[in-house]
Amino acid sequence: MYQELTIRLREALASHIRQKYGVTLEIVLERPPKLEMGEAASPVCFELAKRLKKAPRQIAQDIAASLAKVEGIARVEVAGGGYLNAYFDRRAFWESAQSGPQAPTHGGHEKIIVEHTSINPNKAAHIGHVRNAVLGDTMVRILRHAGKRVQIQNYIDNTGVQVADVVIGLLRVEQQTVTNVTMLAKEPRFDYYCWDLYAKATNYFAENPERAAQLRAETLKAIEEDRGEDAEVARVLADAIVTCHLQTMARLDIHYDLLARESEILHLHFWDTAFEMLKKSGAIHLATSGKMKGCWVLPWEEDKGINTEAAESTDRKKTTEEDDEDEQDKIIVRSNGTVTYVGKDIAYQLWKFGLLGKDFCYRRWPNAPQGQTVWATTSRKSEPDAPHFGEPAATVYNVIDVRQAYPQDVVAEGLRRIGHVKEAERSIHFSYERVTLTPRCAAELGYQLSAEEAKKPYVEVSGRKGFGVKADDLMDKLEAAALSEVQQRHPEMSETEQKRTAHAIAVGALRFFLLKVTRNSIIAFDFKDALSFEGETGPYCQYAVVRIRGIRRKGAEAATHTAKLNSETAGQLLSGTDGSDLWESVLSAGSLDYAVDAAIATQEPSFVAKYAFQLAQAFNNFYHRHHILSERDEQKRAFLLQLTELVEAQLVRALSLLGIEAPEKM
RNA sequence: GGGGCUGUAGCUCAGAUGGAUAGAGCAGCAGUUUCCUAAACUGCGUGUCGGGAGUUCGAAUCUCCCCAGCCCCA
Repeated sequence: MYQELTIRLREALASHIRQKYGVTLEIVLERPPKLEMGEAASPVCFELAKRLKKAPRQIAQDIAASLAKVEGIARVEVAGGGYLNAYFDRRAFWESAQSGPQAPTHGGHEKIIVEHTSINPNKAAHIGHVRNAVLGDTMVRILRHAGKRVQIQNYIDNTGVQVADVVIGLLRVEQQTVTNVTMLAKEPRFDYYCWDLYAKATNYFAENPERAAQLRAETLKAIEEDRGEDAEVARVLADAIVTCHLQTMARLDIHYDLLARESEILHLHFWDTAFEMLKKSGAIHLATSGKMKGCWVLPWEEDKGINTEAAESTDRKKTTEEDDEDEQDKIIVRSNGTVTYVGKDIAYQLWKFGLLGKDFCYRRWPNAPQGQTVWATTSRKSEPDAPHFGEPAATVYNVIDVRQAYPQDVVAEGLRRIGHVKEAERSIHFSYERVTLTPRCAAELGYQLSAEEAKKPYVEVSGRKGFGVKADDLMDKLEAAALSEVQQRHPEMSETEQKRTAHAIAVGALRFFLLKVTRNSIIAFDFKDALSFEGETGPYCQYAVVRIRGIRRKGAEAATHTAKLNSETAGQLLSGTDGSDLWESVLSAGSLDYAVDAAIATQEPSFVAKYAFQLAQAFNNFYHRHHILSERDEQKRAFLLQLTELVEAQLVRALSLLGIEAPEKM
């Protein structure tokens, strides 16, 4: 609702200013700090003052006096040094809120790919992986809400070093047979077993560095070429772990359309095709001297500006001059002929945009979580009813942590140099900071802190060392904590119901915890904060919904409120200073679209989390000020009830965008 | 050496596109329950917005320099 009004106001102001002063400018609207200052404000007169050489306040007065009425806006006033403050027509806003949300208009039919999760399939998922998945999944929900067509991909690096390390751990360190591994992989917590084994293998490598290097190279080669025991174990391992990850993420209501696997990128020779494109376009060249001699490199300038043409010309000059010691070029193919993962990423990214001229084959993933269909790439024949995953995307979001910023830039640069400038620009590195642990939390996990580490605000997690908070452990803890609360409050509930409620609370707590901060804020994880159900948390928001549902249940039982609200009364109740606390809730409920637009514009899902909290807070305020069911005035009671229903609908909607479900009771 | 991120209340963080008196949560203290669930609500804050200079009507936000911490590249 909110956005419709601001769009209208923006257009009205823009055209008015164009006519009156012959100036075309974009109208900036902001939300005033206080409700008394209206619902939307523009500082545009300050900008105009510069151009017209007149006092901003005078201009504001002229505009306010001459601006034609804008539908839905009661009045525009001048404030401060020259602000234009718009006051909404509260009754009209209320009425349009009653008609529910309209279908998104700005959707478009372009396909968007969001790649997220992408955990190496060699160990259990940890809290850092969960942040990735939750961010990606939430962005998907927000984009879909805005009418976009989104496809979710999870990249599976099933032929990489990390998998190779655990293969070595299984076959060489633990001396397992292929048959044994196949059995082990069917055990329930195989990902936990591998978590420990990965750490064990890492230790083994540290003790035997030469042997390790050799083993790694051999194993990796065998896996890539898909031959022998190593390859078979790698396949069993990766497939089983992927299945574990799917289950872990399903607990958080996170799902995927397609598992894109590196093995197919190799076997279907995606890289070879990409390599040819890169060579043909001159994007990469063979270094003939210097320390990169024999490597295929992509020329790179760190300080390259926005002007790509200028950057390109200097780069060309550089390639002819030959490499000096400070050469920053990025190696794509090593001198031994192996391709770096950035190279493979370029091929994958080209495919996402439909630029590779090749496609995968697709089959159903055999062990998808219950009731779901997940597709995976294959090099054999596609199943006949496979969706058309190869359809080119218009925009690609890659949810990858911030440490990959440079490689992600290289991928985009690769596309740009092949000539796909538009696609390079639409390759979005949706980056986020790491999840670390507070020293206290690390200590709780039995980790011996060095004196240096204890002083720092946080400690780095490490999958390699087997150090971190596993996703399933955390969910177990959250569910247990929530369950004990639910049991206390609702002994009358069935056990299944209690568990289902506890689960919803656990998901709410965890997802909100990860979403309330901005992406580039490092999260120092602590059980105390994550297990909190009070204050700015998911459960706080869920609780507001539960309260509303309680009122509705009770109201339905009493079955007394039948008075039909007339909109005259609604307008009166919302008017003036007395109506302002009610208006605050109405306005907040009607502002979901504002939060969604901001989240998309800034690629920052935390806007929606902040919104949900703010709406829940507005409702709790309202709840304490007005006793709804005992309200004597029938019209007012009808209004209050309708308002709670509006808040419920919007809050439930906002929470669903965050992947959080509101239970009936809690 | 080069590139990037961060620095806001005791703690954890919001402050998108420069704007009005810089805000939340937590922790702490004091209150609120015959009444729709107290996972809630009310009250209590002297903040060098890391420091300095600049840009302008106006800077936590933009530019430059410096300080501190972290990350990335070879």
